[in-house]
Amino acid sequence: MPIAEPASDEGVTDGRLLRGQSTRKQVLDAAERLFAEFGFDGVSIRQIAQEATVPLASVGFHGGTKIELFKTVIERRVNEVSAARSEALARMKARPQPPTLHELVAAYLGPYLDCAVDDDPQRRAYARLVARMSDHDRWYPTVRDLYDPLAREYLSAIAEAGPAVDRERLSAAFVFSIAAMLHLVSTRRRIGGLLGNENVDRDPSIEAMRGALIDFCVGGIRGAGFEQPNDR
Amino acid sequence: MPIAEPASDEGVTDGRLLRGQSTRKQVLDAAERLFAEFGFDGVSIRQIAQEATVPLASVGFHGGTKIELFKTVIERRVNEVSAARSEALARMKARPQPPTLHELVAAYLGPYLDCAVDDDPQRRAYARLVARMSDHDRWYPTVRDLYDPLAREYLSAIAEAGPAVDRERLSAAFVFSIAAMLHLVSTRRRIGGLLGNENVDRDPSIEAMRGALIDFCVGGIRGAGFEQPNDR
DNA sequence: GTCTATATGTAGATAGAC
DNA sequence: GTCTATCTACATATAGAC
Repeated sequence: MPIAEPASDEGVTDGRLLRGQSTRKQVLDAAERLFAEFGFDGVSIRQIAQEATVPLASVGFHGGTKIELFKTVIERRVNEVSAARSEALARMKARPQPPTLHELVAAYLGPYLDCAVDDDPQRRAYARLVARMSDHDRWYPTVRDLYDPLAREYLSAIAEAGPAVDRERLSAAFVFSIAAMLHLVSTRRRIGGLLGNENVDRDPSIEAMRGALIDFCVGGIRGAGFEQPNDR
Repeated sequence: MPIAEPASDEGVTDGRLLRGQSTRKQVLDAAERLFAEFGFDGVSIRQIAQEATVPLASVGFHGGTKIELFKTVIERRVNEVSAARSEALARMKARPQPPTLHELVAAYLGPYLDCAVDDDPQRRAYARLVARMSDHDRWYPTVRDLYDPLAREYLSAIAEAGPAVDRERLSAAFVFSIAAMLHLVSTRRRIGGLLGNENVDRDPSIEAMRGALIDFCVGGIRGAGFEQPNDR
């Protein structure tokens, strides 16, 4: 099963390669949008071909099997988020003062939220796609390989900045924070729904909830320690 | 499309009705297990029939269309969780002392976590199924109808017991708490993975993480208010 | 209520002409 | 690199004999 690599630069600009690159991008973009909205099993390769306005066979040619296409879409942008997180962590570590818990949480959640509210709808689709796959054991091996190494670095930094607590509870609190972040990107409908806005279609925006999310996660990580009394 | 109702009591115990009830239960149980593990789009009616060891047509007869079957499975147990939550809230309200935030969070999360660790694997499957569908706008109308009315009552009680904060932030904090709860039931792999236990298959149990989850949510809801400084 | 048989459409994947 | 045509398997759903 031949999967097209990013067309090799043979010094050729004869239109074939250019068209190939363009088709490949159309396929990956369409897959990104559809997987984000309907999930892996909710999308057919035929739908992707139609969305990309390319023939069915082009999806297979540029994307390989369905599962290979999915992983390619996920991997394509991973560095856009990870680079921002990594640089922010490096900057904080290079300072004289150690980073605070609030700074660390904001630095980890921020780049992903930025992606989720980007002007480019294609990047927004990627954020929703990541949210959609992060809840299932099925995709954990992929999530682990792509996102866990950097998450471990943040966890270590949080352990120094956060409350005294055993490592497993802290890891859980960090994962709960990520779950809240992903949920916010997946859907805001319930936040409005619980307020009685069911008939209204205006859900709160991600941007409006960013501060609430970060404060929630910081408070939660603090709460996972033993600093505050468990009131009764 | 005829969907079998819970067999009417015509004073008959001639074996047909008994067998029908048994077949119906087998179909719903098999659907519950498979939907929980693979999601709505990841399961075929043929798989359900095979898992239930009934002929293909029996699934349609007892469950209707695929989507009707899914909703039936969801609705079947909703009261098992909601009744426990509702009774706990009523007990707290009947007391002289008002409930604390910690009590309210524990009372809301507890019955669902109990379901997720029940001795009956069928109830555990239900808990995972609920976790799996709660992240997607697609199923929000169903979630809203079944779970939001009681969640609103809890939100009101939390508003009285929790920090002074605008209602939308508080609703967000409660929804984040629910997201963390659902994530814990969906998967614990990442909690262990971030600790470097990747090669180990032993993830922390839900029961072991129950306290960490509740403390995280209580701290998070407090943090969503303005009680604690945002350190810098 | 049960179950075989089947109607009707779609799935993922690829061969082979251009 | 593109795209038509097609292979094989599987999907949902139901008719109709028992």
